[in-house]
This record gives sequence, C-alpha cells and structure tokens, in this order.
Amino acid sequence: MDKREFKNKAYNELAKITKALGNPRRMEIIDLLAQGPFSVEKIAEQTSLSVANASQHLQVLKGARLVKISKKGNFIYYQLTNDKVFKAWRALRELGLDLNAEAEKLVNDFYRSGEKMDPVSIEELRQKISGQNVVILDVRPGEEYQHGHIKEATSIPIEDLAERINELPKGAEIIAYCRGPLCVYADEAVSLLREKGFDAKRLKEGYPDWKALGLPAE
Amino acid sequence: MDKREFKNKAYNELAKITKALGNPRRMEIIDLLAQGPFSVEKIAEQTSLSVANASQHLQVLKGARLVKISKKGNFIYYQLTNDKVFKAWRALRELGLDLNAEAEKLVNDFYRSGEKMDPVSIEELRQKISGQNVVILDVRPGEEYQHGHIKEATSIPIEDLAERINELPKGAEIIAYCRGPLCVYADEAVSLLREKGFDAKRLKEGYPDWKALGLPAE
DNA sequence: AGTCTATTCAATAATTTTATTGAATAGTTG
DNA sequence: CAACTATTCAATAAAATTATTGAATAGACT
Repeated sequence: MDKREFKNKAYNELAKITKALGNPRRMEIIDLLAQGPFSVEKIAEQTSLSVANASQHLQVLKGARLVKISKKGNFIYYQLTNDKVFKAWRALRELGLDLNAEAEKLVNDFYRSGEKMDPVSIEELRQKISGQNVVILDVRPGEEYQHGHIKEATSIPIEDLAERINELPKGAEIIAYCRGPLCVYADEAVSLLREKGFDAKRLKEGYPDWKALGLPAE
Repeated sequence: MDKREFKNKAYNELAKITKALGNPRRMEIIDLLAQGPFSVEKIAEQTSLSVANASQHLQVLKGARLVKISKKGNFIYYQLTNDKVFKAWRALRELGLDLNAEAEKLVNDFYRSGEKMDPVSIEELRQKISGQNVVILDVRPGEEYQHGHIKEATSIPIEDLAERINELPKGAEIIAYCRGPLCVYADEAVSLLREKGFDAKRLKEGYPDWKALGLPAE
C-alpha cells in the first residue's frame, strides 16, 4: 500500500462518518438521541418523518456506527454509540452557529419574537445555583427526564405546563431547559411563565451539554 | 414561522456545513490547511487533485465559510476561517478513529508493518521534555515549519532527512512529528532513523493539535 | 497595451443521495 | 398456530454530488 492509497482509505473512512452526519434529518435524529434511547416510531414522530424514512436514516447512522440498538419486547431502541458522537455533533453545532450568521440570526429571531429571552449559559446557571433561590425546570417529555436530568431539576413537560404552572413558586427565578440550543420547548415555557408573572429564563444549552461537562446529574 | 419550519431551517444550515466537510478530498484539504495558508496549486499538488477539481472543492468550503482567502501577488491563499473549524475537524477525526478502531488498527498494522512504532502522545512528550534529553524533530516541508512549529523543534523536511541525518545526535531520544495522526511523514522519518541506529518515535498527533492546546509554539 | 498565469467557471456524464410507496420480515402475543 | 405490529426492505424517480475537460477571467508583470 503506498502513501496515496493509505491517505485515500483514511480520509474515506472519516468522510463516511461525516457524510452520515451531514444530513438535516439525521442531524435532528442525533440531537434527539442525545437525550437517550428512542424507538423508531418515536423518532419518526419527533422528527416529522415517515417511519420508513426514519428507519432508512437510522440504517445509515448504524452503518456509520454512530448509533447502536437494543431490543426490548417488540421494539428496537436506538441510541448514540458513545458520548464522542455527541461531542462531535456538538462541535459541529458550535461551528455552525459560529460560522453561519444566518443560522444564528434565525435562532435569535425565533427566541426573541415577543420579548428578550436572555438565555442563561451553563456557567451562569452554576453560579446562580450556589447563591440565590433558583428553580431548575426540565420541560422535556417525562421519559427523557427520567432517563437523566440536571440534579434537583423539577420535571414539568411543556405539554402539562399550563395546567401545572401553580406548582412553581412565584418568588424564585425559574430557569427552564430542554434538549439543546435548537430545542424550542424551553422558549415556549419561558413565554408562558412570563405571561403568568413568573421570573423566567431559558438555559441556552440542553441536558446533554450539562452531562457532557460532567456536572451533577441524576 | 412554526416549530417545524424553524427546526428544518436550523438543521439545514448545520447540515450544509457538515456536508461540506463530508467528502474525503475536502477532509484532506482541511487537514492540510490546518498547517497554514496554501495556494490552490499547492493544495492540488499535496492532495493529488487536478487544479480545477481542487478549486471546486475550495469553492464548496468557501461557500460553507469553512475557509477564507487572502491574495498575494498572483496567488490566492486559502486558510481555515478560525480555529473552531480545526476543532470541529479534530472532533470528527477522533470520533472516526474511535469508531473505526479495529479497522484503523489493521490499516496501521499493515502500513507500519515491521516494528512497533509506539507513537508518543502530546502529554507524554511534554513530560519527556521537562526531564531527559529529547530532540523534537519537525519533518514537514520547510514553509509549514516556518509558519508555526513546536517550541525548540528542529526542522528537517522528510525529503532532506536521508542526507541530513547526521545533524542529529545519537545519544538523544528523537520524537518526530508532522501534520497529524493521518500524516505519514513522521512514520517515514522514524523508519529511516531506526534503520540508522537512532532511538526514534513519532508523535501521535500533529502541530495543529499542539497549538490548539495552547502549548508553547514559535 | 499585451502577455502571462493562477484561478475559476461551465458543461458533461457517472454516481450517489433522498423521499415515497407498498410489500416483506421477524418477533411477540393471544 | 394465527394474528398482530414494529421495523426493514425493495423499487422508483427526482435531485444532488463528483471528476473531467476545456474555455474564460482577472490580476500582475513587462
């Protein structure tokens, strides 16, 4: 094997993995799977894909070894192979938001429709925790909360927030979080909370980012 | 704009960037540009592409804002937009080497057949520097060395190594490095050095990795 | 101005990727 | 065993990507 042949093989391998990531639907699937394992049907539902199409995308991801499966009853659950997959995805996400003014503007426009949302960074949240009285609010679906969440976070899925909103204290500062910077559940929560007179902000990042930093989780 | 529309736009933007990275030739170009700026012709030469083809790939990278240009005389020099590009590339590289560990091992065993190469990690090199007598050998082309190199490294491009090998001390341990883990210059250097009776190993990573860690460079 | 040259563009054909549709599979449940 | 169901497969057509070729451009020199 000569030098060029070796290089071709090496870069082809890397490109195969990157190509598997380089599709909007599959990016969204990775983002979702960072929360924990999901069945094909759930994945299809969450990403607005047909089941067959979701399955095909999952085959591509599996072929690139980015995801692995486990079976339970009649279901097949997909999950990320390891946390390096999330780290690579996060690096691309950061790069994307950094490079692409358009994407960033898009996110901000969405966030700021109405009032200023002032997302709080993970570092800021950590400081808030150690000082003032803060409620950390997880607004993801219940199963995702159960699969792992920020330590001492309260779970009220965004769907139930309207009717359960009086479980939250008016005095405290409420920091809502969800799946990640591209997830809008936390924005919806902040909107609703502020309408009802709460002091609320969203966490800019999501639970997987918190966990990847090795911060306290449950 | 509804939720789904927002998600589509956001993930499309990210996928556009990832797609631009997800091609073997462009991966190699990014790896090369991590060393510093290069003209189109040089890039084509180093990656065994036709000039027109290299140019097209560079247009794709430029369209995704992964690279930027600067003009000097008749030449256009391409370079990475910022070091987040390198970091994302590195995350993908690590992921790739991790997911393909076994296949990669086979490739390496085949290519580096014969003796054990025992690549040294950056951390190990740092420890070696503070203690024993070690020569750090940069075997990349001269221009790349001049554009930035590990502090106190000696430059002998791989092309000149055979005839300049006696400039190196027999007593010291020689650590050769080049562009990165996928670059074979350092392997060739170690092979040659060991043949001539030197105590030589390669650095697993390359100069860009060293620099990205904020370690002493010149 | 005219020449030179590094780079880009445009046209192409071959290949790959994608979403859709409907059928097939495999494993569980009654 | 039969019925059920979550998932995958297979076939298709539309769209995108790729390398090649040769021409065009634009900027720097004489």
